[in-house]
Amino acid sequence: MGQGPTITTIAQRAGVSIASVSRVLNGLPTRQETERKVLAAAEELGYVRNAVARSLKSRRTHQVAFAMADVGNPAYLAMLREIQPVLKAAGYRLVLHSTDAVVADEIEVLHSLGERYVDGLIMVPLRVTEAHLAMLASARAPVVIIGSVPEGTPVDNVRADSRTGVRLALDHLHALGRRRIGLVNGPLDTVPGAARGAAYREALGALGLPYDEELVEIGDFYRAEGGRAVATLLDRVPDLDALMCANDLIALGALDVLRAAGRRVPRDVAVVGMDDTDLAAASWPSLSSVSLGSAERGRAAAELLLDRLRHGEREPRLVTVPPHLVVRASTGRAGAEEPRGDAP
Amino acid sequence: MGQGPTITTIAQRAGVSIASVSRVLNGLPTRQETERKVLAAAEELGYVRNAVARSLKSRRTHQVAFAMADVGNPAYLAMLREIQPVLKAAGYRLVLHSTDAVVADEIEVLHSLGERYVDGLIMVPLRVTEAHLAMLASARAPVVIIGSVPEGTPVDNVRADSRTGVRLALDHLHALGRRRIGLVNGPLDTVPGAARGAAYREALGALGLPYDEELVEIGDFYRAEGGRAVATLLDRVPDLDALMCANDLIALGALDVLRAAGRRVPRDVAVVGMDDTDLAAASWPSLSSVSLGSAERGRAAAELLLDRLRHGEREPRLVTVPPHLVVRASTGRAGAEEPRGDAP
DNA sequence: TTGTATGCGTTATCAC
DNA sequence: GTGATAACGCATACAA
Repeated sequence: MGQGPTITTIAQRAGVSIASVSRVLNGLPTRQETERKVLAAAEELGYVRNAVARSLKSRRTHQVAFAMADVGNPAYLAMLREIQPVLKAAGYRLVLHSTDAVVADEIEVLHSLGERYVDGLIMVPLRVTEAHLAMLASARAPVVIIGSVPEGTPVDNVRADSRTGVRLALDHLHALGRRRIGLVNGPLDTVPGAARGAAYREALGALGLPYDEELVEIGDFYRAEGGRAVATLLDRVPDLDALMCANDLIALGALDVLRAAGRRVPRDVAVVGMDDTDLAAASWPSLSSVSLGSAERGRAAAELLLDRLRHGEREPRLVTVPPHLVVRASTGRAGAEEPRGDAP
Repeated sequence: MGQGPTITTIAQRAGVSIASVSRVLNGLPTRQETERKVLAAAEELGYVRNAVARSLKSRRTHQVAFAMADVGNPAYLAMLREIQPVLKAAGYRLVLHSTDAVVADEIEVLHSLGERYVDGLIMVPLRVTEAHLAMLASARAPVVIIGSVPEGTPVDNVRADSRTGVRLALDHLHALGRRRIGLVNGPLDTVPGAARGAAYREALGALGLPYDEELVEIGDFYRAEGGRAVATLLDRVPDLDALMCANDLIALGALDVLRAAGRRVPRDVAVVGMDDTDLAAASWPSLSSVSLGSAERGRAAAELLLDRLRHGEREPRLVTVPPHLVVRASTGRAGAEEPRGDAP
């Protein structure tokens, strides 16, 4: 774990100048003999290029940051799984930032772009505040936002279409004959929370169903709190016959609570989740879920960023990924699920 | 997205030397007046310290790498979730490497330590080859290995105790009266595969049960292939009454296949997974699983690395995290699980 | 083709 | 306390 050889070390060993060493190492034209000596010396010394010095000179770090609220959330994880190989293939390392949904942390990540330790950033902000927009306007490196930013913001933008997504779910529930469809949402001041809340209201309207405040309950985006929200909702609206949950974790919480309350799924209450994570397929009953294309969004974001890094300035782009509904047992397609356990 | 101000820019603006700027920025003693001018100029210009130049000078990047086979694997994810905040709190960024279980990629990661873009590395190798050991012996930065390395390898080492873990599971199954206990394992040339295979054999011996080759089937560590392995095993050993699976994904595959085969879980076949991931709690029947302490191992690894980064050279340390068994419905504690769905 | 010298942005060591 | 100036390791314009 010593100091490690530099091009100076090699130059001495090979009896040439550091310039020649650098040239050989970069494949620039050199005499055979020089090349041989340099490569031999480099090999003997176990030379490895210093990425930091190289970055300082070249002004490129070959690193890209990915910032999201929480690595534990399967939706972000799905993005990460797509982003990582795309960047790796292009020769970029991935720096991971977990902001714990703290706005100040997100701002700090944007600010830190000024430190130039990455060439670009992919961010999934939970909220987009004025502070975000101000930082984005003066960002010191290319940024791709997964989420929605106002038109004119100078960043590439990848959006889900949760409006259509919620619509798909509600159409499905309506077609199954459900009329008292509750919404279990996350905080309304988050991007997904606001979008899903508005979409729910709109989709009800399109179906000719009344919007009833009582049917909406707000918690956060996690299983335990989601379950609590469902419990509250069940107390208030006993004749509920379906639940639209703002993500799969909330939906799992809903299954917990419905079971505890003796409500059968889907016979008494049909449940739809959102994000179509791995958990949806593993749960019982398996969970119908609206896929918002997390993986596709991740890939699109990575590709937009790489394009920007390769081609420099250009007009900001907007990519919208279409959603689709994955129907499983929790909305009760007959025969969709066989019994798997033999618990009483 | 322009060039961005440097200390030189600030020095000009404030009418002082770059040395003074640097001093102020680093909190070294300066005259009030100088400090004021410098800070004012820095503020106006929106100065942010260049991390690359700083790293070149200081020989510290404040970055740490975490390398594992696959971000999608919940066990690695559990480690990541613990490692990330520990590093963040200590002022380190996290660089993520996904090696797809390719040995050459792991070696490459070790090699790349020579580039000095990180101060240290936490790695979860799937196999530990001679090449690994050679690279570890000459690693250019502190390394913590999660897994097992031979004594004398100059790295900190965090181990799970899968031997005890498998023993816990088999004791449990034995206590439930199961005697034909199959093993569904991953490749034997991987660290976990080899360890779990040996532990299974040993635990059977301790219970006075014969080791029967027919009861062992090898696949990989994923759900689909795990299911296929189980199918093969069921064909070969129809009177099987329990399955020890080398991880939760395999166990989920087992549940799939058992259901399709009309075997009830746990009545006909009890199933135990390993790693105790989120999926275990979400599945149906919920999955009994041996926790090997992924989260604890992640945290221990991060803390070992930080300690090493802070205190420099010292004797390599070994930390072993004890396992525990989480009993759920798939091993049929009566009443452990209520019916949650109403599928036929 | 090769070597010398300069700069990338900081920090740190000197004299003053 | 402050200002020149020298590294850190590499790439490159320019001179030889």
